[in-house]
Amino acid sequence: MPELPEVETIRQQICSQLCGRVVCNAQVLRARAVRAHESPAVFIEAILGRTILEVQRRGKVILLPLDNHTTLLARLGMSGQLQISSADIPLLAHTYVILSFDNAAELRYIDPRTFGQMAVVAGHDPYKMAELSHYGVEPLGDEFSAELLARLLAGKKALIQAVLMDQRFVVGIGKIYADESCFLAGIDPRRSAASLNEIEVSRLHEAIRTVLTRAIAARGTSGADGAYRDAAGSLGSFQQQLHVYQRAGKPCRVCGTPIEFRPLQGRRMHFCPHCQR
DNA sequence: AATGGGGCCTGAGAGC
DNA sequence: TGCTCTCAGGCCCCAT
Repeated sequence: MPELPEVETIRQQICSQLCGRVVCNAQVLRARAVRAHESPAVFIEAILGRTILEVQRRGKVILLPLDNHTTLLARLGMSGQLQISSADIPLLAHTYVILSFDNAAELRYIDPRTFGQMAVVAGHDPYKMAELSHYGVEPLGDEFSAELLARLLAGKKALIQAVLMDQRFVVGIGKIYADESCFLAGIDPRRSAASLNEIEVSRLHEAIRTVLTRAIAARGTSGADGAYRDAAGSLGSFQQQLHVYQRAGKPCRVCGTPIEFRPLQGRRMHFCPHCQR
């Protein structure tokens, strides 16, 4: 499932291919993929003939600002992929949106579970868009400090894992990187957010940035159920560095204790019972 | 206001 | 072999 590192990998790949390109054809093969619009025709009308100015990311969302002060948003949800392809390559199953460009390339949106979607929205500034108005801080940005994380966690009874995954506070973190960040910080993810002391918050802050940075360098995680592929159709490699996520029952890479996988309050979390307190 | 739970959706894998 | 069931989980909506 694409989280910040996967989306950032895709952003970097499609940026060089799409910046300055004109959308000369658009097809919607499944209406649900553009469900924010009244109909696929409305989406196509909004995108056709537009030039893509750049390729940005906010949290787990890819933004393609267009030349008429609108922006094409792509949310990948659970199983979404964006691939750059030449027109003569056969479509993958579950390809639901195809944008063709003036250089014969295509941007294809593929999404078996259709939790994701594409939409054209007003404006260029992601921090002013109604669609993203509830989004919190970018964890790799300068604004994300240990002090800010402490304020976000303060007074919250919810589990740490739940707060980290809540896009209203910190964006871009899902199950993989919430579990991995807690491991690296040595913190039991079953604790409440408010229970962390200053030193633990500082460790967690550092861990989040380290895990996300390493995962981007590894071009994302393609887990066991991971349909995740990058814009060229290649797998990521961060699954080789995972410590806890999807490693239930396997020995901890640090201490050898079997990794636990437990449901708690409707959430399932992976952790090392020895390394995380 | 904060929190919890349900629904969306389909493919993979388990169990019979 | 082939069916049914369960699980995966981001995000939105609603209830408490």
